[in-house]
Amino acid sequence: MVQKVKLSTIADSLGLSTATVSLALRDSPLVADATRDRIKEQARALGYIYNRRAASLRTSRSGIIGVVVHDIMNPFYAEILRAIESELDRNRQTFILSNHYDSVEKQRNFIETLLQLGGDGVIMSPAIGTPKDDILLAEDNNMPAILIARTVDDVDVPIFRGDDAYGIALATNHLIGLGHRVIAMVGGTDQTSTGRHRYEGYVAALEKANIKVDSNLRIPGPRTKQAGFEAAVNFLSLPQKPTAAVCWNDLVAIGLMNGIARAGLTPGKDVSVTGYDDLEEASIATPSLTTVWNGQSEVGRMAARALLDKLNGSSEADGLHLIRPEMRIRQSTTPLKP
Amino acid sequence: MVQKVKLSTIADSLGLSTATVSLALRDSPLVADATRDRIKEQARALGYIYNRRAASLRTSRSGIIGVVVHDIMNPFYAEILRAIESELDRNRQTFILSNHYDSVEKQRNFIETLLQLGGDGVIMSPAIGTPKDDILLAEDNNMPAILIARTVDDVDVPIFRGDDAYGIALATNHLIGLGHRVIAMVGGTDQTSTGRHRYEGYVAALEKANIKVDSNLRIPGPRTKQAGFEAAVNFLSLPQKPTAAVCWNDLVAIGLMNGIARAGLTPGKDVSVTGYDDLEEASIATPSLTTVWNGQSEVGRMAARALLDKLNGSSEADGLHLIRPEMRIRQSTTPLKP
DNA sequence: GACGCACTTTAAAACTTTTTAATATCACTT
DNA sequence: AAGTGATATTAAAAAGTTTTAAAGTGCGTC
Repeated sequence: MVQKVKLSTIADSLGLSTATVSLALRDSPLVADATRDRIKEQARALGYIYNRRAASLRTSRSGIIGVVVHDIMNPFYAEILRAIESELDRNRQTFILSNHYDSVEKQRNFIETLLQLGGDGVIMSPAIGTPKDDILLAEDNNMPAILIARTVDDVDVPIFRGDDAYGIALATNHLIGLGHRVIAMVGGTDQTSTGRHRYEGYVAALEKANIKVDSNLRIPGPRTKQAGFEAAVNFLSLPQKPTAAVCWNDLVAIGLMNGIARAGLTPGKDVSVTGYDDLEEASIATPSLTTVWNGQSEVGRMAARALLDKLNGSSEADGLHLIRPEMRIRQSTTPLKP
Repeated sequence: MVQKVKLSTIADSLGLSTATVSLALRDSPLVADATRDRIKEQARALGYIYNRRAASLRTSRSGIIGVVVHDIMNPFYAEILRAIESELDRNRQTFILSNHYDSVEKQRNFIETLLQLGGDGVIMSPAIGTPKDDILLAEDNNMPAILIARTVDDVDVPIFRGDDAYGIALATNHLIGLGHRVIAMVGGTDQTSTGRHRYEGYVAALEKANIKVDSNLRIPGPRTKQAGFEAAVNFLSLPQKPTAAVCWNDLVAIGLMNGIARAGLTPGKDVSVTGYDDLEEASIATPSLTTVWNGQSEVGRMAARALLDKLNGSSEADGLHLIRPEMRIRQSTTPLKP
């Protein structure tokens, strides 16, 4: 269907040209104030709707920014997204959200769709195994990419993430400081850069304290509450009898605590548990969760800012930007019982 | 910047017209098979990217569908969104997501943006106080709207939601059946249609059992875990000493249970608690949560289906479609202690 | 009254695709 | 050799906006 009211409808009704109307609606100084007001009033009266597709055909700026992460319903990403949303909103950009569920193909489809729509840029937490080429697909077609939370090797774009090795070391050191010596690491995978960094941080902290690293204490798994819950069985039946667990994130930690409680033990007393991320939930869990704040809001805000700056031609923020995590000590960790 | 590779680039390189190329890429039977293959191969080789904005200018179908809910990070909506996503994905539609956080203005902005982008349709869980006109704004501009979870009065569009009155009555009856007589209702607001329906269901169940309704047992509040947690103090200090709580949703219920535990009581033993929605979390909470399944996945799937059907000109599904909730009995509710 | 100057407005091209009437091609038939 | 019919391809217009060189206007100056 053709558009009901278009520039020319307004122009005709006022005896002006579409050029004037276009300029007026964009607040161009080329149009006299009185004319502009008359035009805007008429546009409102007629119920005019700006046709962005026609405009972007001419301008090659669509005002669309794509954001793709593993799972938008995961509270970790949710907090990042909220920060991105508020930054983009402020700059009148529309954002298109998508999950890739770690499917490289789904992610590539998204990038392609975004290109077709003329997306101005993309912020992504790349799927496991993302090839360099998929990032380049965006970049080569003039759609700058910004990476968050995860890294892709050999790719020259801005990356914003928490310092995982440092953060996990914080948690591990905290437990070591409480006297724990048999500390398991629960949840997550080593297939992501994040996973490797975290494992490194855990190992480094143990080694610094002269504790032998036992790879059987690594219980990988999905990064969900459900997975943490299910991991409890495994955790409790380890022959090494761990007294503490460093969990991949708060979700896994809360799941694990639930699982431990279900088995009749008291998390925080019988077993110390740390989370990661400091989600809102961490403070209201029972017991409240000792965790590591991972700077989600900072990551989101800075990534959005960097993209907007890039679009406006200002500073290039290429390269890695690490946000420094902070310890949040609560009740789920206690000194080792003698 | 102008597009690197466009239809004419392909056409020129093969000595054909853009018309042929366009037809070929759309798999039109007007183009000979051999020509089509040659064209497609060349398109791939040149790295052609389809320009949807130019196309939609001509076709007035953008392939974009908007979805706006209160808060996409709320697991209740998250489950609906997942269902919508999978249905739309299957039909190669891009969807744009937004939160309105119950701001009518933010919601209207979203509708306007969607119109500007030429959105094909919109699925919305309307913000509190949404005026009829905002829905009509979409409809009048040829962008059909579908409502989920909440209702707007006097508006003639398809609505999909759970039967709240029936569902809450299920929960209330369950508690009454266990012997409870002083039953509080925790969380939520009466400003939404949902809120009113649920309160009606609660009242109706009590009255049917000849229990006097005491409006002081209604503790309204936000629909979050945090709010449930904080409501515990209020709940426990009510002079009527309620022995059970019907909660607005699972989040409030889990928060409330955490709050009750923090106060030294045992939820499920000392106080029975029901949730609503049956989120994944409900079954792994401790104690596991008795709740009401609210058909989120059905709501999402059916709403997406209805929109797609409408876009394809088939059946009109105007009017209210109620999904019937089901009881899920777990450990957070137990018979009243004598 | 010709000219310069500042300020507004316009005409026309451009952006890339789809659509459709018209033309071209070819193999057959008579 | 001309005509027919089927199939394949093209030319040109259309969608609604932005851009920019050019034209128009009004006013003061010499």
